[in-house]
Parts: sequence; C-alpha cells; structure tokens
Amino acid sequence: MSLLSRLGDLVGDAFEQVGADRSFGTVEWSNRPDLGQFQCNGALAAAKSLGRNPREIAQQVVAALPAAGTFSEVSIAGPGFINLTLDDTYLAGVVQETADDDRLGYPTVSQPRKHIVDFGGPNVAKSMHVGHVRSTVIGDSLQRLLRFVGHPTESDIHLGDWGTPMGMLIIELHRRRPDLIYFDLDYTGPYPDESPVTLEDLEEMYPAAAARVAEDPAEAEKARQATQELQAGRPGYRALWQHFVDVSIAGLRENFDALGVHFDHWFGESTVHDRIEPMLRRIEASGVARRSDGALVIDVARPDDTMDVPPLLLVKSDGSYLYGTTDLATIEMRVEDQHAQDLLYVVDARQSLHFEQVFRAARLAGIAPDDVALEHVGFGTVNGPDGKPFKTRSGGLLRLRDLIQMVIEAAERRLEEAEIAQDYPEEERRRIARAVGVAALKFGDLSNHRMSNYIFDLDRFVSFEGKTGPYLQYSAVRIRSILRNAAEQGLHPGPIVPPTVDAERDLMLAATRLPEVLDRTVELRAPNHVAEYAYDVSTVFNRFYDRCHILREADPARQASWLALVGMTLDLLALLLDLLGIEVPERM
RNA sequence: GCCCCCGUAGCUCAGUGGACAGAGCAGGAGCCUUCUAAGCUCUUGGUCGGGGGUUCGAAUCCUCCCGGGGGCGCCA
Repeated sequence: MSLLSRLGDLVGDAFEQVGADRSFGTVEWSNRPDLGQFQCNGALAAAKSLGRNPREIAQQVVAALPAAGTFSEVSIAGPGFINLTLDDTYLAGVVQETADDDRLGYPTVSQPRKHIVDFGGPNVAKSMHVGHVRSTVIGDSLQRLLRFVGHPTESDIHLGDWGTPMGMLIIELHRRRPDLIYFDLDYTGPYPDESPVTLEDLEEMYPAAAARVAEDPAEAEKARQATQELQAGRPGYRALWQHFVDVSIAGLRENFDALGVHFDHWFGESTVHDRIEPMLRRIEASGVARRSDGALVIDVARPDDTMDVPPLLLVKSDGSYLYGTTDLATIEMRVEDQHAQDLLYVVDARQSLHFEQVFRAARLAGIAPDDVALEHVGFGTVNGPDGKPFKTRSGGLLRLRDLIQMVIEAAERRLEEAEIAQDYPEEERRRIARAVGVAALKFGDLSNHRMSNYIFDLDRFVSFEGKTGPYLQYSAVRIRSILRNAAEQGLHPGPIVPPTVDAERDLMLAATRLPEVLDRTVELRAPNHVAEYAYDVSTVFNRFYDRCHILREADPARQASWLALVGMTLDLLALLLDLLGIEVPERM
C-alpha cells in the first residue's frame, strides 16, 4: 500500500470519528512544503455536507489523529487546511520497505486487463522521418508502463502494407521494368530471393506513381486492377509485394533497433485480408450497413451528435477496401484471437474523427463488445524552430535515421569537450554516445504532454544541460560511481536510519511518490508524468550529492544508510528511465 | 459552417478544484586540492489569451468571444 493511501486511511479514520465520510481524509503531497510535507483539504469539503465550520472540523480531526508514531507535526492553516509532517523514524521505515521491495513499492494492478498497443505503423515504401518519433517513443513508453503495472500487453507496429498504394507500386515497377519475371503470367515460379528494388527505389517510386494516378484516370484504373489482382493472389504480384514489405521492414528495423523499440507483432493491414470478406458479409446480413452511391457504408452518426459524423466507408464504389475496413477486421482479430480487452491506438491526433467512426462502427457491428475498451491515444505534431512542421534546411523531411545520427554525434562531441571518458575503450565511448543521444531524443519528446505540438530545436536537444535525458543518466551514473568506489573500500549498505539533513529527507520523500505517479501516468496515458518525476528524483538526488558526502561520512551507520538510500535511488531512476525507454550506462 | 486540440515568464514547456502558478534555457552573481562541474547555490522575470458564470476556493469545470493549428464519404 502506498504511503499516500496509508496516510489517507489514518486521516480517514479520524474523519469517521468526527462523523464525516472517510473519503474526506484523502491526503496529498503538499504544495506548500514550508508548511508541511502532506496536506488534507477534506475539512473544507466536509464543511458543506455537514453544515459546520471547516476549521472546527479540522481541529476535531487533528485531535482524533493517533497521538504519536506517524506524524511529527500536524497543524491547521487558513480556512481549514490540515498540514502534516512525518516523523523521521516512520519515514525511514517506509523507505526501508521501499528499498527492500524489488518493485519499489508499486504492487501490480488488482485487475489485469489484456492490452494491445497499436503503433499506427509506418507505411511500406516510405522511410521513417522525424514525424514518426512520437508514436514510436510514446507507444514504447506506454507498452513498458502497462507491462510494469501488471497488464498483459501485446504491441503491434501495424504496418500500412495493403491497398491501393501497393497496386501503384506494382504498376510503377511494371512501367520501368516490364521485363521482370514477376509480370510474366505464364511463369509459375519460383521467384528470385533477391528484391528487384531497394528501399530507396521504393521511396522514389511511390510519389511518382501517386502523381500519375492522380492525373491520369487510365493509370488509376491500372493501379486499381493491380491492387485487386494482388489481393486475389496473383503469384507474381504476391512475390513482388513480399519483396516490397521485406525491404521496407529491413529499413524500419534499423530505426527501431537504434531506438531500442520492439514489437510483439509486425502485423499490418494485409494480416487481416482473409477476414474482410466474411466480416463484410456478416455486417451486410446484420443490416447495419447500406449501399450509398455504389459504396458500402455504415452509418455511425447519432441523434445527439453536435457535429457531423460521416458514415464509415467499408467498400469503395470500385469494390476496393479502405483502411477503416482493415481497422475493423483488425479489431475483430484482436478481440477473437488475441482476447484483447483494451485497444490503444497511438496515432496522430488528427485522425481522431477516423477512430471515432471506426470505434462506433465496431460497436454497431458487434465486433467490439461493450467490455472491450477502444481508445485513441492521440499526439501532437513535431514542429521546427519556426513553429511549422519540421523540415531540413533544404526543405525536405528529416529522416529518422539522420536525426538519430545527429544526436549521437552531438553526444560524441560533448564527450570530447568535457574531456570525460577519454580513457574509455573506443567501443564503450560509442556505446555511451548512442545511449546519451537516444536519451536526449526520447526525453525531449516524452517530457512534453503527448497532445501538445512541440518545437524540435536540435541545438537545444543536444545541449544536454538542465532538464534533459542526459541529465537523468548522469545522475544515475554518479550513483553507480559512488557504489563502485564504496565497494572498493569495503563499504556496504546498511539499515536506513532517520534523516537528519533536509536534502536527505527530501530524497527519502521523493522515493515514496512512485505509486501515484505511475497510476496517474497509466490512467492518462501520459508518460510526461513519469518524465517529470524522474527529473524531480534526479534533482533531489543531485542536491543530496552536493550536501552529503557519503565516502567521507564519519558515522558508519549513517554512511551505510546513505549507501542504501542512494542504491534505492539508482533502482528507482533506472526503473523510471526504463519506463521511458532510456538506458543508463555503467559510466559516462 | 460544424467539431477537435492548443494559448501559462523573453524562449521552450510542466501543472492532480485548493494556500504565494512551477521547471529548463536565456540574463545577472557565486561554487571544482572534495564520491564525475552533463553538477550545485543565489538571483531577475507572470493581467495563466479576454469577458462572464459555478464554487468556501478556478490556470484547472461551464459559457461566450479573440488568436493559432487541425479535421469534416470513396487517401492514409
């Protein structure tokens, strides 16, 4: 049980004794640390329902609190705020429990639910750019958080690997290389293992094809035809498509590996292709869909809507499917095969209407039962220093690969300037630079609330000073260094003794905040709360580091206690950083 | 036109209906014979876009304006 809920119980008991509901005893972290470590504002709220003076209630509640043991100081301020300060011995006991717990005081959730995190994956034939940072980093943090708090979780990159774009790539390649064996209808295989195109080829081919299709109806018809034949299973087209997918995935994997992001499933729109026909038949038979201008649509508007919610298009008038169609079939798969209870879509906030339509359709068609939660976890855009979508100097989109390279190189430069790690092996220096660069990138993103559009200023990101990923790593590494030095001197952690210095007490208090921070982060799907907390812990530790010199401490009991305290702080920081997808080097 | 998101210090951003609204950067002043100075200390800087309302109490909830971004049937 968290410290906050324990205190809430104590104060709740007191409220009950005074004749008020125990829920008024809710205790929170004080926003006036000068007056107390914790506060309870319940007396003000209780005053209304009891029809009594809030200050008077507060006084009775305080009188009903246990005489000693937990609090060293209890006071009433203003109209009825109850300020609480913990007894140092009690605090040391709580911290000892936390330090002894390998989950640092966070119990697993009482009701685990099967979660699926959908990363709204990148498309085949396109390389990842700066805009993909957000879904990758936010989605990864969410899957780590969900798992840690105890929800069984599966992640799915969910590639855009099906539909008209694939047909367009095929006709584009046919136009350029009609001689390829893949286009020969008389050929029955096998097809070459080697791809006829590189990712660079695909990236260049796709916009070219899209432009021609947009201009020329005959080209559009050819693309539609090719798409249909691909989906119907024409062997040469399937073989070709597999090459497109493989080549694209290899490129994507390079980026995800560099960022340390992993998926349980590399599914895509194509994964559910075989489910679409039966699903559509069932939907049509059930009567929730209708024909409209030659298309099959499902009306999702409701009488009480204050906005226009257009019908979800399931089948276009030319007979092909849209991404809403595969999204529906994917929900079906996740519910039926993966037994998912919570579906999270980590996708650009601009797609909110699309998800509203799909979610409503899934309910209407009986694909998602009521007890399955469907949630769009949206996020804002990444802008350049001018406030507009991030572009390179030449005006193009910055590739994710290049971006990662830039932050890593900046970290290498910083290592040189600081003249630190000079004597480390070259291989380790490179590893450190990678970890530091990636941390800067991830923390820079995750410290923003996911919904806000933020400005990506490369210079600021690689400065590595102040509120940055490297600052957090540096704090953790300092602890590692202390523990190493201590071990060399034969010093070991011991029982945690009551604090005597403010910096020490503050560090202890900070360590007990984990449960509420994680609960709130998961509830809001907002990793910036973890980022903020990690920064707080680092700041408090660095103050402690400045004031309390462990290796020079004369009192052996205190020294051992401090070693235990910073050891726990390291575990906590490492956990928080891990939840953000950031690793802590052994040294830096 | 309708709907969604955003508007907080010079800049970039946090902020759980509670007390005097926070941090980083930038600006100013200090701290390395001391466990890593990617650090620490002090300091300057605010009509929380504006007006109403609900509440004992509003940056936070409701409403109306203003400004910015985005979305609105056969693209994803």
